[in-house]
Amino acid sequence: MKKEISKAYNPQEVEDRIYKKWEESDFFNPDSLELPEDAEKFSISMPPPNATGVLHLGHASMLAYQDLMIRYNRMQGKNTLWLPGTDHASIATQTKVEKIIAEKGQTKYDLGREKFLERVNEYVENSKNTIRNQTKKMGSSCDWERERYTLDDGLSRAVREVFVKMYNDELIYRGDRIVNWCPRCESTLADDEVEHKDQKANLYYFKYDKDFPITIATTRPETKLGDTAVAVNPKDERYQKYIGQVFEIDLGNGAHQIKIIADREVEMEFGTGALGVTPAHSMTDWEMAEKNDLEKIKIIGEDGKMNANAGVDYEGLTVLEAREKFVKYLEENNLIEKVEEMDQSLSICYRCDTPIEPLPSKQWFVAVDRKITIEGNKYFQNKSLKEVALEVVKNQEIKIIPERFEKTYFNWMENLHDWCISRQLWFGHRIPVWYKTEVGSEMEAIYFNEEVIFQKLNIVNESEFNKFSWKLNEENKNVLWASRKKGEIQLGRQYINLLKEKDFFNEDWVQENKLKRKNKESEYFVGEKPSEDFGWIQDPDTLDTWFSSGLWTFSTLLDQDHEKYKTFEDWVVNSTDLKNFHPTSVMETGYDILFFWVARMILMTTYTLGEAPFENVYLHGMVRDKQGKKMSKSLGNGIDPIEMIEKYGTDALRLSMIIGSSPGNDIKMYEEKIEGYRNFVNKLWNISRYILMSVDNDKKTKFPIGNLVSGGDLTLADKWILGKMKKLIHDITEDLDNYRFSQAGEKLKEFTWDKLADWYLETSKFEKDGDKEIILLKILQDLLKLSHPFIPFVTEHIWQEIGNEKFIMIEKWPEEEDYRVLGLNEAEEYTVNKVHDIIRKIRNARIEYNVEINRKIDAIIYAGNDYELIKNEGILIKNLRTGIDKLEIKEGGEKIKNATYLVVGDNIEVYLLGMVDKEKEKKNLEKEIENIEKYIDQVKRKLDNQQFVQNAPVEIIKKEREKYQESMTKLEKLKKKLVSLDS
RNA sequence: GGGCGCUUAGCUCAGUUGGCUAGAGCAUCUCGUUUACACCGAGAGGGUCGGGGGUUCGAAUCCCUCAGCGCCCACCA
Repeated sequence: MKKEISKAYNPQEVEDRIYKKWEESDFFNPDSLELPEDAEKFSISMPPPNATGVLHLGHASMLAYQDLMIRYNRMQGKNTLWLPGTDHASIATQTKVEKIIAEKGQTKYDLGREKFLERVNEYVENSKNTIRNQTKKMGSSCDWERERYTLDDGLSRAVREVFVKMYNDELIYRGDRIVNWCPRCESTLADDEVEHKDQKANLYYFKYDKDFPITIATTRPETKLGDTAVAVNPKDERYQKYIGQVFEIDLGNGAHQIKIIADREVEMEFGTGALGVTPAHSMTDWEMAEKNDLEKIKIIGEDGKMNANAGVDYEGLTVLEAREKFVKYLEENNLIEKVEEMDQSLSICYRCDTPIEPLPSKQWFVAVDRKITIEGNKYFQNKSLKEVALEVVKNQEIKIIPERFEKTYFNWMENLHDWCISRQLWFGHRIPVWYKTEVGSEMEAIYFNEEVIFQKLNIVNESEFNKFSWKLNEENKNVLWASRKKGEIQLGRQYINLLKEKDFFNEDWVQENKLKRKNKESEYFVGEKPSEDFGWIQDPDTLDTWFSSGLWTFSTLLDQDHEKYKTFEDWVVNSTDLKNFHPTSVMETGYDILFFWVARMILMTTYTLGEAPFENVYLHGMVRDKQGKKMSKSLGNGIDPIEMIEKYGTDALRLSMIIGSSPGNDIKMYEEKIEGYRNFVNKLWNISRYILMSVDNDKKTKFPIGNLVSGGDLTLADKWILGKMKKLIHDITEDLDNYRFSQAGEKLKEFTWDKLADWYLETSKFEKDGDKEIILLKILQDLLKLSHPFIPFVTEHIWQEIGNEKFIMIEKWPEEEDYRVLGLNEAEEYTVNKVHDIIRKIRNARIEYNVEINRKIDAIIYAGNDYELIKNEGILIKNLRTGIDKLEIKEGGEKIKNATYLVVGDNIEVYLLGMVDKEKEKKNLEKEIENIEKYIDQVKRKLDNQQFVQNAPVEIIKKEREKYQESMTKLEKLKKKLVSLDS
C-alpha cells in the first residue's frame, strides 16, 4: 500500500495541530516522562521576556537555541525541564503604561497608586498572553504548568525573604548617597542602567566673580550655583599658591564658601585645569567632597528643576532654563572668558533616554564588598558578594561560552560599586521595610497625648479611634499612619494635613498640643508587615527589577504553595523541584544582559543558596539586519518572527537563526536566508515522501538494524550510506554536547541533501538488491530523530506519517552502536570515492562538450590496478545521471581513437564514445596539465626541502609523497594523450 | 582612556588542537521536466584569507604591528 502525500510541505497546516498534540500529551512536563529514578537532570530557566508587548526576533533566537538543547537532552533520556515565565520589568512596563494613559491625557497621579497598578496588571496580563502564544508558535517545549511570573505570590515572598536575609547579614543598607536620577521616571537607576550618548556641548570658561582668581571650565554652568570648592591638580604650578585657601563668592544666590582643593583626578590639560566642584550633582565631585569634607548643596530637585537652594531667581526653573539664565547673568557681569564647543558623552536613562541628573538621595543599597561568613554556605567564609561571584567563574564552576566573555565579566565585576536597589516606581516588589518616624519628611511623626486627640476628634476609646483612622485610610490610600502607645498617639505629617483639611485641626492647635518629644532619627522595621496596626508605613519604593530576576533560577523552582513553610530555610529544603533541577544546566541568554542579569543571578544565588544558579552560560549574539544594524521599530528594519513563521514555517525560521551563527557573535537576519532553510525543510519532506511512497506500509514498523547484518547482502552504496549515518550520529552528538549548534546543523543539512538525496536515493532508484526498504526507513527515522531538536514540527509530522505511535519528541536519541558493523572497509571506501570521481568527471565532460543528458553515449573504462575493485560498479556509473548507454570496464587496452579521453586519479582512463570535439579536448587537456604541473611544482618544493623532510610528521610526508607520485603518473598520461591528439 | 571582537568568493558566513590544490549557501553563467522535490537536478566561473613583519619544515589558523569597521566598560568637568 502506498500513500499519497502533498508535494510541498505546508507548515501552516501542520504546526499548530502538532503543538496542540504535544501539549495534550503533557510530555513537556518531566513528571510525565516516567523516567528512572537515577535519570540525569537537564534544566533551563527560560530568561523571562519583559511583560511588555510582543516577542521579537531576539526572543525567537533564544527560544530556538533553548528548545534545541531541551529536545536533544530529553531524547537523551534525561529528566528535562524548561521553565518558562515573564518578568514584570518594573521600569519598562511602568513607562509603557504611562505612555498609554498619557494618550488619554492622564498621568499616574491622576489615577493614584492603586488604580494605576490595576491598569498595569491588566496590561501585563495581556502581554503575558501574547508572549505565551508566540512562544508556542516557536515550537517551544517548555513546561507551561510551571510557568512563573516575577510578581507571583511565591516569587514575591522569595524576594522579601532574601531582602530580609541580606539586611540581617548587613549586605543591604540604607545610605544617603549620590545616585543616578531619571527626572522623567522620577526614580533612581543603577550604574549600569545609565547609558551614554555622544553629543556636542558648550564648554564655558568663566570666573565665579570678579575677585575670584581662578577661571573654571564647565559644560553645566547652572550647577555652579551649588559649588563649594574648586579642584586643581596638586602638581599644577599655576594654582599651587591657592591650594587650601577659602574664598567667599556670590553668584547672585547668596554667599558661598569656595575652598581650593587638590585632587589627582583633575587633568591639567582639560579646560583651565581647574574644576568647579559641585558635590551634590556630580559623581566625581561627590567623591572629592567626601574626601575633603565639603558641604554638599542640593540645588536640583527630583523633578529636574532648580530648588530653593539655587536662589529665588532660579527656583522652579528647569535645568536648561536655569543654564540660560545663569549664562546671561555671567555675560552681563562680564565674567565669561570664552565658550568652546566640545564632544561630551551625556548620561541618559536606558529606558526613556532622558538625561540623568546625579543627586543625593536616601536609598537602599547592596554592599558588594562587605566580607561575611555564612554558616553552611561553602562560598561565604569571610568573603564578599563580589569575591564569590568572581571565584565561581574563575574556578570554572560556572563556564561561560564563549570563553572570552569571562574577561568582560571579571572586568565588570571587579569594578562593581554598591548596587542601588530602590526605585521610586509604583510597579514592582514593594520594599519590605516599615518606617516609624522620619524627621522632616512626609513621614515625620508628631506625638500627642491620647486624651487630647480623642477629645478633639470626638472619640471615646481606642477602638473608635481605630475605626476613625481606618475609614480615613480607606478614603486616602497609603498616605496615613498613626500609632498608639501607652497613652500617646503619633500622627504622621500627612495625617495631620488631612485633619487640617477636614477642619479638625489647625497648625496652631498642633503646635500648642504636640508633646515635646524628639523623633528618633530613623526608626524602621525590615521584614513582613509588623503586627501592630498603626504606626508603621511601608517604604513607598519598589525594588530594582533585577533584584527579583536575580533570584529567577531558584525562586521559580521553590514550592509555590509556600504558606505551609514557616521559615525560608524550611521552604528551600522542602521544595522538590529545587532539589531536582537546581543548579540549572545552562543559562542561555544574550550577551547584552551579562551584567544586568547573569552577574546578578550569580551574586544573589551563591549568597542565598550556597550554590551556583547554573553550570554553564551560553551567550548568543544580537539579531541584526542585513546591513548589521540593530533591528528597531524606528528604523523600520525589524523582521516580525510571526510573519516569517506564517510565510516560511517555524522550522525554517529556527534553522536560519541557528545555522551560521556562533556564540557571542551577532547574527544577520534577512528573508532570503529563511527562504533557503524553508527549501531545506521541503527537501527533507520530499525525501520522506519518496521513501514513504516507495515502501510498503507494513514494513514501516520498528525493526532491529541487526537484521541487516544477518541478511548480509549489502551493496557498496548501502554500506556507504550506513557508514555516513554512523558518523553523522557521532558528530551531531558530539557537536551538541559541546554547544556547536551551527556545525551540527550544517552537517545535518549536508548529509540530508548531498549524501542521502543526491547519491543514495538516486542509487536506490535503480539498485534494487539488498534490503533497500529497511535501510531507507532506518536511515530516515534516525535522520528525523537527529533533526528533531532543530526542526521539531516537520520531523514530528513525518514521524506520524510513517505510522509511529509514540511521539518522536520522546523517542530515544539514535545510537551509533546500531551501525557498528555496517560501514565500509578501507578498500570499499576507496572504491566509492573512485566511482564518485568517475561519475563527476563524466558529468562534467558532458556539459563541457554540450552533450545534453538525453543523448546517450557509450563509455569504456580502463581501470588499471583498480579493476578488481570497480568492475562491478558499472551500474552506478551508468545510472547516476551520466547518460551512458553501453559501458565496458576493462583492466586496460588499446588507446581508443575518436573518443573523449579523461583521467581519473592517476590510474583510471575513461573513453567517452560519440562525443568528440578535438579543439575543446585539447584545450581542456592543456588546462588540466597546466594545473597539475603547478601543483606538482608545489609538492616537489616541499619534498625537496630538507627541513620539511626532517621535521614534519611521517604521515604528512607520506601523504605528500603519494600526492607527488599520483600527480606525476597522471601528468604523464595526460601529456601522452595531448601528443596523440596532435598527431 | 581601557578592554573585546570582526576583516576569508559579488553577498552572508564555515574553517575545532598550525598539515589534502581554502569550503558552503545565496547571487551569476551553462545545460536539464529520465517514477520525491523547479522550495528541483547536473555543472562552471569567482578568493595573494585587510596590509606589513615575525615564529615554524609548514600560517587563514600562533605572535607583533598598522589600517578599517563594530561593540562594551570608564566620574574627563
